Amino acid sequence: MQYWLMKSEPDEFSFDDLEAKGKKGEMWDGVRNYQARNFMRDMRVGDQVFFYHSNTTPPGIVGIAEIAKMAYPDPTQFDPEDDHFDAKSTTDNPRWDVVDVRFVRRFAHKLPLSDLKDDAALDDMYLTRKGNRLSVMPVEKDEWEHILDLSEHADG
DNA sequence: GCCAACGTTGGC
DNA sequence: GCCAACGTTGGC
Repeated sequence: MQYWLMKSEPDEFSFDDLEAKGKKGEMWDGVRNYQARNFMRDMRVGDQVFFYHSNTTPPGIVGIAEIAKMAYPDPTQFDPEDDHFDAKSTTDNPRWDVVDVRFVRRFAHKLPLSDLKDDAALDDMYLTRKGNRLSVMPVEKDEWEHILDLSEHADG
């Protein structure tokens, strides 16, 4: 099993929205970055995911989700009406994939990005590296466990 | 609202 | 294949 972190702007799709979707979860559409897509193709059902809220005050991890369905073609890339339409993608050779993600549990408190940045044990995380803009990224097992530990002590 | 960082596009 | 221009992300 692997660990991941996925970012969402709560104005677009929040952790509350995911919880409301229940066991079936929700399709994680709209990823248009090759590196993020490649990570999604490595995801397996049951992999654990930190759910991160970006463009909020403060940004941070709000809880845990899990992969409910492996990668498959993103239907929004074929829809000319959709913001994520990609004219260069074909059904024969789709460029973009989605996975399904479902709610697992909420942290008692949001764990803010500043706490993660301040922690030397997390210096090598994708998330805390300067200039990182990936919306989907892997998390190492030791980082995962360290963050879980932090989440029990955060007061954000 | 600003801007640094980064990915993509397209002219050459 | 280089690289300038442009668009986007996302913290602050």
